[in-house]
Amino acid sequence: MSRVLRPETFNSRQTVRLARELLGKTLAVEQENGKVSRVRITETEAYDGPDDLACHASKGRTARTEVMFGPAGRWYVYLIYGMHEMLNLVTGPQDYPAAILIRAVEGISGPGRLTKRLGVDRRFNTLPAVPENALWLESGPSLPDAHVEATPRVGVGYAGPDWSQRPYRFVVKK
DNA sequence: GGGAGGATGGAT
DNA sequence: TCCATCCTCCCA
Repeated sequence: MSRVLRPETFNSRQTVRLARELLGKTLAVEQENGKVSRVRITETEAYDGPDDLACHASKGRTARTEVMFGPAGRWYVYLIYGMHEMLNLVTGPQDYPAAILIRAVEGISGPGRLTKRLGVDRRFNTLPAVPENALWLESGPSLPDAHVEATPRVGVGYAGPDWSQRPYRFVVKK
């Protein structure tokens, strides 16, 4: 039986490390009918702080990014390209804006597809990741480095050569 | 109030 | 390579 990962698990300032460690953990969703779906996280990206030009919060504190400045372990869900909901977990201490984008889980490739398949949308935005909110995380095996690939993040070329090239994306090797 | 552009994905 | 589709944010 998996243990629930409490929100405070993610208040470390080392968001990049947390993104790496989230691989292999379980994302759990309770559907409307009470059934719980559990999927293994296979791809993540770190968005780390006010200096990270790919991080939404680097453009300042706004209504949308406010949640990233709050306590760790809350969901940041936003709409991109007018149609895809992106699921992120807020990390870091209070007032340090950072988050981890959950890009894929086992059997579902792509951040837009996974939210659609699991029924995750902006209703979850700002909610703490706990079972009472029907969307939470559970522990799983730690993956050895040999099973993990680090690459630059997807679709953030606008962030400039430094930030767009950093190996902040983590993928479980097949 | 207007307009540009986006942490995607599916079709062409 | 194109583009659907709409929210966010900046500018006026």
